[in-house]
Amino acid sequence: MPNSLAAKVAPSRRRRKEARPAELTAAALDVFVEKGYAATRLEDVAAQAGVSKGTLYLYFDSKEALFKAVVREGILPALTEGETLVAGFKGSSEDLLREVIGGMWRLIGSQRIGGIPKLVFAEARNFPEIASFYHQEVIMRGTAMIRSVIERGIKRKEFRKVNVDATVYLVIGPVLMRMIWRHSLDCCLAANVDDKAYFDEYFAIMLRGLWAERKAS
Amino acid sequence: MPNSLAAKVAPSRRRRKEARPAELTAAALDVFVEKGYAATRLEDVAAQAGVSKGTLYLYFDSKEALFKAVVREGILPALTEGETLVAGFKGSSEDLLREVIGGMWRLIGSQRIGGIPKLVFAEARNFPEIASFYHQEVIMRGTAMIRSVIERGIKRKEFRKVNVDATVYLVIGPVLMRMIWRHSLDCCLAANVDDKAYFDEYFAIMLRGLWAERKAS
Amino acid sequence: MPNSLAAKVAPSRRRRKEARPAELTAAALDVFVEKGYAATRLEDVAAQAGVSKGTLYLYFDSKEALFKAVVREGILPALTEGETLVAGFKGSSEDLLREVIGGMWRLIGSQRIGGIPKLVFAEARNFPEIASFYHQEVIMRGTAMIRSVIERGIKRKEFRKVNVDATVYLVIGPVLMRMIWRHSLDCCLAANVDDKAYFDEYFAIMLRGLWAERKAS
Amino acid sequence: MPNSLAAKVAPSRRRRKEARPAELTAAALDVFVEKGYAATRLEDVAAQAGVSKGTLYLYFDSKEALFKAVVREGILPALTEGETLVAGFKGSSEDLLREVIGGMWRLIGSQRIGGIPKLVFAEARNFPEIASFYHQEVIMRGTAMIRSVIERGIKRKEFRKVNVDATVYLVIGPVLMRMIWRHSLDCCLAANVDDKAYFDEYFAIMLRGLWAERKAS
DNA sequence: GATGAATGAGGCTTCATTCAT
DNA sequence: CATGAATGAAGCCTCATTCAT
Repeated sequence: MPNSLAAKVAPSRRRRKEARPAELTAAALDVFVEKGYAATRLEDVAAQAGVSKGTLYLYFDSKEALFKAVVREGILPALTEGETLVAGFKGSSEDLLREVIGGMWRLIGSQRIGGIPKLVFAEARNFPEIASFYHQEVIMRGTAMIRSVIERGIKRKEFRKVNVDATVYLVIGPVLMRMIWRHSLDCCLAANVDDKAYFDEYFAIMLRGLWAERKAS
Repeated sequence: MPNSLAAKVAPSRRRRKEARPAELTAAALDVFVEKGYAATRLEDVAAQAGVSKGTLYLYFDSKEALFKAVVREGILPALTEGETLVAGFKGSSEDLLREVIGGMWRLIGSQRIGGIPKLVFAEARNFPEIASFYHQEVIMRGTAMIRSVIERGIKRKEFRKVNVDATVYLVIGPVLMRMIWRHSLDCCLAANVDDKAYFDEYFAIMLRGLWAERKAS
Repeated sequence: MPNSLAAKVAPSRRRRKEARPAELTAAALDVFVEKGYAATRLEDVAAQAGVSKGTLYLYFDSKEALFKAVVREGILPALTEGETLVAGFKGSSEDLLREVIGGMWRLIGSQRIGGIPKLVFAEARNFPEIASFYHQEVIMRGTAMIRSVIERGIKRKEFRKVNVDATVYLVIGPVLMRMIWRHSLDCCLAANVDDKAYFDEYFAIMLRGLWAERKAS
Repeated sequence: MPNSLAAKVAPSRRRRKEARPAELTAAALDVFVEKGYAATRLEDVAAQAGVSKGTLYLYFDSKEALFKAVVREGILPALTEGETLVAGFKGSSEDLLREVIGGMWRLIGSQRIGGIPKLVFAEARNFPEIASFYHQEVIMRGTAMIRSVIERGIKRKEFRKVNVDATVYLVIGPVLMRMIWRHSLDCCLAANVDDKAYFDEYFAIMLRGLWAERKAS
């Protein structure tokens, strides 16, 4: 078999070996999000990845380990990307919020990994370890990011003196909710929600809700 | 077990017989919410209800039927109660919104049935029939209720001319999110969210977000 | 179905429930002895017992638990029977040894449970817990029985002052070996060893080997 | 790995190539004896031999073929050595017996290949072919050797006119039993049997059991 | 009606074997 | 020759469902 051709239809053994875990978690993500943890059959994951059932066990010790890897690897890169975005921002806090929430949706919510929150919320009680990990590594970091935006806005008198603890959850809530919805009820129904209108109105309401009083004039 | 003793620890036979299905769905709700559909074992449900496994089949044809009954019976009564509340309301739309959302939390969110949304969102793709039913009977009716409140506010010039379709979801989103959170991550973690502060800030933000412009002065 | 008939072809549910564990271990013994632990499929055990695979799990937590039960329950009753036999013996030590070894062969070696030693010796290293149990409960008690016979013979000057520790193993060794052989090589070959001749010669040699010097005249 | 380095830690390529099968069966022997046939994973054998799993298949067609090779190659050389020892013996039959049994223990029983009898007895029913081979090539030759010693003793009036068929098994039984014991229960327990005392007493008993009557005076 | 013993289909997991590199 | 990634058949175990009592 000529290498030049083989390289396209079947990557070299060594390359595949390195790429495999990511291929497998990607396939697993699809199936886990579609079926939920328990209803996911490893056979389906394998089929989705185009490998045999046994191959999964070359890279992951168990179904649980695969699930954890999906959650871990799925969300962290996007989160990091988001954090760097926030760190260097110069403009108004309103624009920053738009950037952060918009980015969260573009980078996570509207992507395949946007299915992870549904998974995590659904399975948290069965996998306390995952719940704990997700809380520490994703929720805490995510809320810290939002918190810094809100506190920035308050400090710069752009935002009201809101209860920051609560507001953080109110700000990300609709984003998470949209992700969850998108991967559950939306899938079964003809009439879906219009994401554009949803987020436009989200910003309209949320910013009015946050603006310092004088701003409203 | 002698009847004389049983009579003391349990309601009379006749009463039990009629109450059985409700006792069973109540027990099932607990377990379904804790474990999710697939990870719930009927043996656990039976144990929780204090009956034998076989007894479940006297009242429900299958695990799926039991699940559907849990979803159906769990949420509808509370919803009806909410609808009557809205219909006869006289005060301001702001107060109505407070009443509706507050009632939704008091009657549903903070109760055991508040676990159902998590269940439904988690299992919607596995049970299209449930998703469809829930969409029709709960989401549609619930959003219609919210919609009527928003449209009432707009008509009375209390609220801005928001995009109603989107706003409906933005209004119930944080409530649903809070229910879901309460039955997943909150269960595994020490530090929970303060519901009082959460809803206080919810109303502060949401109402500022909805108020017609002049109101802000 | 008339009870009188049913009682013969299908014992009442309650009776079976109590008898089941013994039926299952009996079936399991057969298959374990024939195949060894690892090569035994629970499906075969179930088939041998005339039940379904799942039924095994109503009575035993796992294959390992079943195996342990087979070893435990198989050998102890016979051992106890042997001990009582020894305790009340009155005659010569030679006759006692004949009685003990003969009984060991009649009650254990030539029965189905005679397959257990092969099992235990084969699997000891995979099941240290079983090895330990078997050592404590069977080997120790069995050797103690033999030891008491030998010490009785020495005290009564019927036997030489042998090294008791070693002799104990030399006395039971040929019996165990016969059991093991019977359940392994004997099964695959046409020409078997004649048990009668084997034990006649065993006593001839062993007793000459044990007798005090003067006896030989 | 550069050859120059490999040359220092391992024999030259040519040597290894020839020695490979023996290295592999040696490694396999260790693992088979420890785990038993079924519980032995070829991966463990490969690791023990310091090669990859695939390499085993360059030298042996299958796990079963490897097992057979282990049994075949393990015991035959030692047996041949024993036979030549017997053939040329000049002294008394008692001394010959001591030599043969002592040699059997020194050359086989106390060596790694002493684990083979346990293996064979454990797996005989699963591998009739091995049972048959072992019976023919090892048991028959071994018993023939013992038989010739006993018949020599009888012919020379050193031994009683025992039942030779049975006596042969009684003579090798304690040796085999010791081998089996050494590789099973002994491995799991602190207090082992003293081989020296065991064989001293073995000879004491066995020879008294075999001696012609007059000898006992 | 109520029970719980029994069933057996189905999923996770292991591992002997193959084969491209 | 040697490797080790990949395969897939096979076995343990679970649990929804049935049914005799």
